[in-house]
Amino acid sequence: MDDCLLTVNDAVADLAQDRGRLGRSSTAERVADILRDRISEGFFEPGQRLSEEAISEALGVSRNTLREAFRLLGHERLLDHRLNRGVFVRILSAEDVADLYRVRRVLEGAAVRRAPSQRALELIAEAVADGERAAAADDWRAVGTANIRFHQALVTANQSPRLDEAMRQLLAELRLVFHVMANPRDFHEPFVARNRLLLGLLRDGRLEEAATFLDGYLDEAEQLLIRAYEPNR
Amino acid sequence: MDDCLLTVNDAVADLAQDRGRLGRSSTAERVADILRDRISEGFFEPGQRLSEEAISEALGVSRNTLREAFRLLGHERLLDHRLNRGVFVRILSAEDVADLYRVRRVLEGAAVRRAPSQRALELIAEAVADGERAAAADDWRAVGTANIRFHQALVTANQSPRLDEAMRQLLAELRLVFHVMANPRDFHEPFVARNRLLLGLLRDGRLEEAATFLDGYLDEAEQLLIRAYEPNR
DNA sequence: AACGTAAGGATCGTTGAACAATTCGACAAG
DNA sequence: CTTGTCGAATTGTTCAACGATCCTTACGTT
Repeated sequence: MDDCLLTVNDAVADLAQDRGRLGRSSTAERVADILRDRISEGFFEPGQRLSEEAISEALGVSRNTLREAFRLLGHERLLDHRLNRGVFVRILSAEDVADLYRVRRVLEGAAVRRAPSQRALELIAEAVADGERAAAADDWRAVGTANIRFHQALVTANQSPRLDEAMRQLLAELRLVFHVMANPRDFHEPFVARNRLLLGLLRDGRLEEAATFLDGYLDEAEQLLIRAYEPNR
Repeated sequence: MDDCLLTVNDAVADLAQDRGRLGRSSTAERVADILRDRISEGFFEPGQRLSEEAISEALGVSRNTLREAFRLLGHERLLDHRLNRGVFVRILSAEDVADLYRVRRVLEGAAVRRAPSQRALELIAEAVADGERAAAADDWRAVGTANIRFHQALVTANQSPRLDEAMRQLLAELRLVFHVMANPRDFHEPFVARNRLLLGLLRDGRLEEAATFLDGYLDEAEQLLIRAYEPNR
């Protein structure tokens, strides 16, 4: 009887993980989810104005609800809210991109310098493998998302929910500018092998080497991005 | 005539700096400012429910506008928004506090490992001096705010607007729990001298020493806070 | 005593309409 | 070419209303 209770308790404890999904469904948040997806897939282009009337009608929600969704995305820096002028899909300046990479160096650098947990290593390894598979299949869009998962997984080594969340937001913001890459292959290909290499360094516990390697990695990614981006401002 | 035009253009260019102040005043944001202040000064206590009806009436704004303000503060993690139940002043768990200090170690640690700019050193030195003055005057509340300014200034060494903003939010969140300290002196006093010490290490360029010193510093602050906090959960 | 159900009240979620405030472009006057 | 002025379009904000959800209380069942 005792062990029976124990397993029940264990099952109940597992359930607690799903608690997050419970409350999470107001109309405004669902609208925000939709818009976030549309923005990160490039359906809405940076600089484009999002009309309250048009979108509220298209989605079948009231203007007030839509405005709540706009607020949410504004706080995620995906939308630019200009008073009395409306909301616009954010346009990142070159300075913004530089700042995003500064933050990445801090977040990912700190993660790499920590001994990553077994669980973190698994997540990282998965992302590496996915990227390699996608590259072999010439699916460079998939390589991009695998790459994002790779860096997100890196940050989980910090064991901090808040840093995970910050990284999620940061990557969403970066997606705003990924679309300027005319040829995604040129941007993603160089990093497939490096991800594998970095994973190796982490597994071997060569953390300082991993950190310097990562710095160079991020420097180059930033350069590539800025070069492709700067011209059309 | 040419140089006349030049100076006019220069003056106009300077004006562009103030552009930020223009759009920054919707009613919802001003309401959010008020509530944020009230929360961080402890007027609203953690766990307290903020009634839409009562507050919208008290502030003379509509429920819709107030809800927009609530969303803003929810995103800053100062309010807890539970669907169909209302918004509550956030209650930080001990795990939250631990996470906040994890983030601080990353943000402040990265800042310290960088050679801080002259400007950053000045800001840090000012905060140190303010803290010492306030301590001499037995004004422990002022010591607390000076201490916050000290750590905020530390992070500016990262030269990243986004990290500055993240630190601002983090400290606002931490203020939610500072109020549990019955005796602010016990909490702030030990750190006045350490701030001075850390400043010295930074000035001398002994960055690695500064980093390890800071880690110990944050460990102890976290311990003090958790010990005072854990009992009354 | 523990649990399921039901009813009522309070509060939130969302809507639709309305009006004021603001922006923006066009066009005329200097 | 610059400077007013006007009007259309859009946003900012308010208000009232109704359905949905949650909490409490009470009641009855097992």
